[in-house]
Amino acid sequence: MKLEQATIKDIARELNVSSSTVSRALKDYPGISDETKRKVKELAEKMNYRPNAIALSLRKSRSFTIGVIIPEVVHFFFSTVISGIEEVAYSRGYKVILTQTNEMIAREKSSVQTMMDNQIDGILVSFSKETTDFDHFKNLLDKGFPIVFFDRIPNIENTVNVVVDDYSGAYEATKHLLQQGYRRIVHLAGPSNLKIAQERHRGYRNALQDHGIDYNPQWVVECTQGTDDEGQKITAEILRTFSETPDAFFANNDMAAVGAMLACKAAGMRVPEDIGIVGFSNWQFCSMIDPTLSSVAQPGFKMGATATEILLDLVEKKKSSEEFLDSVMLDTELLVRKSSVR
Amino acid sequence: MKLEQATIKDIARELNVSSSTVSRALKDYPGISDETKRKVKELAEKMNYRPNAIALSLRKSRSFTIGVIIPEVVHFFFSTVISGIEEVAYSRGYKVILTQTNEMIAREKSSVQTMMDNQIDGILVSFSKETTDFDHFKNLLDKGFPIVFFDRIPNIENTVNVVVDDYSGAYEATKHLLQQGYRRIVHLAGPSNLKIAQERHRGYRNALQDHGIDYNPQWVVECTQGTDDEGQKITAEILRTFSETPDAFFANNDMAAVGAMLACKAAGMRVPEDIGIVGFSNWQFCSMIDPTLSSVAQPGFKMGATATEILLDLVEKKKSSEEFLDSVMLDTELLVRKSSVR
DNA sequence: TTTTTTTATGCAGACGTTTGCGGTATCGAT
DNA sequence: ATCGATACCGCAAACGTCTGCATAAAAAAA
Repeated sequence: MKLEQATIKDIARELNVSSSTVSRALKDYPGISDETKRKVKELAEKMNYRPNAIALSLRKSRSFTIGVIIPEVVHFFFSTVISGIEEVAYSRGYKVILTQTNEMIAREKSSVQTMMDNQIDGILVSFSKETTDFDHFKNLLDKGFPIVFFDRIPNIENTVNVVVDDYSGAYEATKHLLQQGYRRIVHLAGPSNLKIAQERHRGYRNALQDHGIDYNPQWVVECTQGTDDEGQKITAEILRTFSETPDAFFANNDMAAVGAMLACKAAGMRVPEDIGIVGFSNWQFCSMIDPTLSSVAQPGFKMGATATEILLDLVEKKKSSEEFLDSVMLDTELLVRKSSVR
Repeated sequence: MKLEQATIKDIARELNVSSSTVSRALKDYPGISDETKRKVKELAEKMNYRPNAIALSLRKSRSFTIGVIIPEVVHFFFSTVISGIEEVAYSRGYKVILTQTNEMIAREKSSVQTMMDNQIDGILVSFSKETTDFDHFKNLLDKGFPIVFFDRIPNIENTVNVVVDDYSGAYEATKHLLQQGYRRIVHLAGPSNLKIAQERHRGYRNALQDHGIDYNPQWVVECTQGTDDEGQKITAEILRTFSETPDAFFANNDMAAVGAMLACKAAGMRVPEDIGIVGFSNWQFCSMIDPTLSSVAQPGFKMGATATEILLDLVEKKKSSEEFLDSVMLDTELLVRKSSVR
């Protein structure tokens, strides 16, 4: 698409000076007379001149663009993260190129490649559930390329990570259920290869133990999908087969929690009287369902914003990655609603 | 960031041939001996050569990138649209650069500019609520630059638009309420400068008239924000002040519908017995709240996918924009749930 | 052998910028 | 009059790729 945008050369030709002069005049370099500067700037304005970002990228080997790799766009938490990313990137003059992996490592790899081909300045990534081997990131990290991991972080050395405090979120949620008198708490867990799921699991477990309740691994059921359908099926199954009926569910995410709630209602149980339920992520619908769902809020926007600030500081070498090698951890907040208060 | 990626020049030097030869060999141009091609390709493979997309963009005046301008990322409908866009773009070898305007026209304009500076191949836009003047798009359209509008479409000539059939969605929703015996139906409308809001309003109005009910403009209340809070406040106000109490709400969006539902419950009314409610967009929570909320489903993913297919066909000149000047309209579907069935 | 054709490659310039290094006036000082 | 300074400005190369044109060598035709 040729849009015949005015270039520095056009201005130079018109004014009978060289492109170097125009370039310098536009940027107020020393050694250009005020008169020339004035004329150049006037004409540039008049011709609606805008620097060609592509040419700049080629020249400078950088693009003022960051890449975002995310499992799924249609996910409340991630969409808030994206929003935070976009906000900070925009305000600092960067563009955002976005890809979703749909949880497939093949797409993750090819996206990284494409981004590198485009001289991207840095990337923000929350990897796919399939990703267990991190060579495609390790390569870049070794060369000092700026990468910030958020939410889902890898198990390798020297990475810069931004996470929410999943552990204490889960701990608080479980503690809250215990304080409300629930004793037989099932944990609907996430995929066990994800650190966030591990942390939440650990929070659940420690809270139980700290309150003198035996931890029973059979009461931890993995929900790999994290959909309400899955949560519903699994919960129904649990209610049908467990010899001892649970009196509470702490779910790895809100969708699963809703599924559990629906299954419990369908089984004729009352929430919160018979069953307490707490979810994770604080999706918008938590305050809209009946009973309203208690949930652990993750600061998605803040996570996106923080990760981006850090990434751009690395890109611009305002800071070095050593300063961030301990994961940056953002506070979670347990929002107690009706589903867990009897 | 210098990542010393191998370039065509490196290959050329190593093999003692010119860069032209390497370039041609890699692309199987005629006039290169099989022997040379083999050697070039082998070395390219070995050196992990990847063409520099930026250099290509500069050379070809195009970037294999499309821009997406959207009011808000954190919005269920838009996130599904983005997903559809990303999916199609990826499969056709394009990158997506994303910006949200937060409903501000200033950001919309600056984003368009930035994208143009980056030799973007085309843009997909759903403009902000503030946007009433379309010069920043008109300019580009006049030069034949590919733009596809989706969801929110402008009131100017010769644009390519992808919309959902808001009119019949609203018509069906209203008809459904009437068939259920509701008679005093309030419409919680959207911002009247948005065509989608106008269309939904028109569907509501025509359905009433076709069923012999007088249309009363006072029963149409504008919700500019489209949040549940706003819906709740406005509904409470309506219940308090209207001399004749409504028996149903048809809302321009689900958030407002939920607000209405909460306000009605708070006022001691039963849904659906005393009040029928239908929303618009079919957010995920519709099936999770109590009672489940009837809503008009918009095919967001499909809209994103369709708009992108069309845009890329324009970019690649497989089709001309004349072929799409009538808006492409995607079907909506009324999903009847409990909130509107007595 | 000479000429023509074919085959295989290289040169150079372009895309739009930036920037190190020189170059040419101009001017004041010697 | 000569010499340095100083102030302005241009040349050219570079970023990595593509491509029209020329060219050289080899093969085929005369």
